[in-house]
Amino acid sequence: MLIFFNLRIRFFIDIFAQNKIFVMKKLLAVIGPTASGKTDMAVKIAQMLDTEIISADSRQIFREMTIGTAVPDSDTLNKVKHHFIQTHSVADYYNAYKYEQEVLTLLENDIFKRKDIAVMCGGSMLYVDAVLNGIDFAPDRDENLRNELWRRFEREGLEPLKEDLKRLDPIYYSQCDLKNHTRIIKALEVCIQTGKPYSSFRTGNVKKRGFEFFRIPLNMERSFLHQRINLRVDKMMEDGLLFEVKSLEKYKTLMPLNTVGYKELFEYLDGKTDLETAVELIKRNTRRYARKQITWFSKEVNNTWFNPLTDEEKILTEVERISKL
RNA sequence: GGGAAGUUUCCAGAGCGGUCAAAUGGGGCAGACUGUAAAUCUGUUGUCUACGACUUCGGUGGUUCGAAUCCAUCACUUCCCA
Repeated sequence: MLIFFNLRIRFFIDIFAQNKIFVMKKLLAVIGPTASGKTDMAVKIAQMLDTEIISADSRQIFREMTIGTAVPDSDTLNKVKHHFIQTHSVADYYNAYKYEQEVLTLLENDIFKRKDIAVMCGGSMLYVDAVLNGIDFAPDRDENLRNELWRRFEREGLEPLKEDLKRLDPIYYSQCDLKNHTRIIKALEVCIQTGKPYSSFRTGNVKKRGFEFFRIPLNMERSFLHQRINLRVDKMMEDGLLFEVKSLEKYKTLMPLNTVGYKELFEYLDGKTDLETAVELIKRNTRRYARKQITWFSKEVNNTWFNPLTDEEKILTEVERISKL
């Protein structure tokens, strides 16, 4: 009976699809570690599909940062319309939940009104995840409360904060990483600010989307990726990264500036290291970031990747296939 | 030519007779992850037939029940005086 019912549903969906009465919109997510060639590949894909790109990059979203975040050059931006590139300010509070909301609004109210398929491109793991799977609502941050908690942490250490969390939210206390002060503080922040346990906001539910999504995971041999990272960092320095960083000194305590390529050069400007060391650190930290991305994405992708340098045809064929589903 | 110091596991660098497969840091590798995530945190890092065994601390030879640790010698490195 149940099978029969399912078949009937299936049948109607097929009819709709064939007649183009009902077509599920699609989102193609080009993901992968930094410097793996996502931008170029996404542009090729978007051109082929005649559509637009949604950037999923938690740093390229800031208008004050350009060189160090490897924002696509104007030529590239002119080829295909990009969204969420340098649209926000480092001075404003932003997070993955806001990003999710903004992207969904843009897709539903704009892009999917005009196109059947869109391309997302970026390596910010949590941002990609927020769009594809959803992220729970959490209240906006209360700056004063946050500062107060951080001061307390610096003064008294983690233990008293842990005790508070245990009292205010025993459920989250039992689940969270008790060595990670950032998480403890965040949870306390929400508990105190809302009067409700942090865990009550954390459903962990995967949200249902009104579109289908597909991942195009890009990666290459580790040592080769490292070479590309090194070259790119050198190029950034040639392009004047140091000047950009210097111009952002007034923002240096803000979270968005706690970014590879910026934090190391602030250290240099403060006289804590020499320039050569700072540049080496940028390379190292970029390598680590890439490794972290690979770890995160490989779970979602079952550790199967496309190499953009050798598999371009394969990728485009796959994209074509998906677009015709 | 004379004198001083040194050579330790991927690197730096402790260890100075047994509790040493060897502190600590860095790097590497692996992992966690619901919020300013390019952040933050954790594990691991001689080999293996892996609650045990085996081979390591410049080379060689000694002393000792026992050496990375003491002695001799060779090699190399650095520094100081000429």
